[in-house]
Amino acid sequence: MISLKKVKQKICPVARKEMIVDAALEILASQGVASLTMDKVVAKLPCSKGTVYKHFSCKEDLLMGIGDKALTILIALFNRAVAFNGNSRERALAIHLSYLIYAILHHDLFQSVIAIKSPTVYNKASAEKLAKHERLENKLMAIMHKLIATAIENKELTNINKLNPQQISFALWSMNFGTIALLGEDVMQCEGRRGLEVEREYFNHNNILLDGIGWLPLQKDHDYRQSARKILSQLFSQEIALIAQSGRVLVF
Amino acid sequence: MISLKKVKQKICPVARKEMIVDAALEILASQGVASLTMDKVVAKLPCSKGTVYKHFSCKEDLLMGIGDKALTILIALFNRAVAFNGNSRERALAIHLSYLIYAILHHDLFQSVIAIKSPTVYNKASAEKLAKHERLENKLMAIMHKLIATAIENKELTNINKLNPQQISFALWSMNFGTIALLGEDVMQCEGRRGLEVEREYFNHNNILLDGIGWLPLQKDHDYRQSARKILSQLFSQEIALIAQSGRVLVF
DNA sequence: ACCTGAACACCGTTCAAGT
DNA sequence: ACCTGAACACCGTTCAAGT
Repeated sequence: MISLKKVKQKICPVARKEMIVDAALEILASQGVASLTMDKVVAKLPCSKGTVYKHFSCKEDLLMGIGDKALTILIALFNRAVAFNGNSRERALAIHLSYLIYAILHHDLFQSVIAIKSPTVYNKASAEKLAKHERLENKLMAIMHKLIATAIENKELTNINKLNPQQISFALWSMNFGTIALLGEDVMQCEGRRGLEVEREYFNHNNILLDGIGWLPLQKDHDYRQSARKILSQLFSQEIALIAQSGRVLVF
Repeated sequence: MISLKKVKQKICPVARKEMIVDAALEILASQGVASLTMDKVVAKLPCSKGTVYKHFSCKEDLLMGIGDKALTILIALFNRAVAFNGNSRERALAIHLSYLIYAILHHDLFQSVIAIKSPTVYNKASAEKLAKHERLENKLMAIMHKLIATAIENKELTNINKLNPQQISFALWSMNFGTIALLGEDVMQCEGRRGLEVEREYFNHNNILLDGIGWLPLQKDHDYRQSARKILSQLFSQEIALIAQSGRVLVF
């Protein structure tokens, strides 16, 4: 019998680590988080299971690697968004729109970051990978914290509840995350959700919440629908085009 | 060799179905959703795998059965909450507090309902079980819809955004769900979340949001902290005692 | 030293064999 | 007709054997 064994070959470890994450990402994108299998990852790779396990101590560790990639993409979007040329509330809206775009365009990555938050995953992953993920998450949140702190200083955010920037940032994140998690495409769409479109409700929730914390100008004094259109065309035309390719149009 | 085969025995199918769900529930409570295994369920049961599969076509179907139990508990809590003797915004607060209590007291059930919303589960479960689950979810949401519709009629909810009751109900649900999902006990608690307590932020978010949709009286005109205390002592003293048993105190 | 893949334990699901 | 549990396919993880 002819041996079909793969020939041993040394590759730069950093490059290989990236190859492994990329292979996992392909499976994630085409089959979803639940179908992500070490067997399938290895099948896409020019190396063996043992080698994959040298880079990632377990499946959960690999998921952390994917989550890091997700956060890196999101950080780039947030940074682009926060630079929008408008008032501070419009910049907050820009960040939120970038989060929605990310959730639609990379819904597999969005799912992977959710998965990471569950004990089954974070209890198994290595301390090193967990620390790295936390660093990235902090970097992401810092963008929002800074915008909020500045807005409070400039009296654009009246903050009637006297919450600190971290608390306000969390209120916004909870709302946005919850909306996408309950109305997103990967969620069971039962009768109770009929008539609700994630992008429209997301926009509504954003207005309600920013009014609720007293972020000026309030809805009644500003046309945020127009701001949203401006943000999308000025900052995210490329992403909107990609979303449009799947036959979907973002309307507010 | 002595045969250790279980002796065949007929049992009322309805009772057995409940026994199976209860066995699954025990595992869920002690080991979490991810550790729920058909093997473990069968081990707790006086019947075989084949019989379990006669009642539930697959693991996901069984999860739907658990989810139904979860919704039934939640519906009972909502009904108790909405009967609170106070203004309509206080009744909304009561419902939200009951949701938080449910998430803390039955966090395993909370997790199971989340799991059901993912495609891996709802795509595999039987149509019959899905329909039943949807019916229960509608029953749950109807409680909130009705309260909102009445509040709008009575001009207690000024609804400056002109959203329909379903949309408002979804805004509230998104916020509450998102807050628990991001700050709950089963979530990775990294540095960015330090200093945030789910019950305190949950209460803050609730106030911000209800102010945002103009549900009267606004925070500045009413002490909702006192309302919360009244609601908990009048309606949920039993649940609060159970939570206290695990060394936890709900403070607002 | 580094890499491979057979082997093991575990899990969901099926179905031939029992009563 | 109803129930059982061995058997199968699949998956995460390990490690003895190869180079």
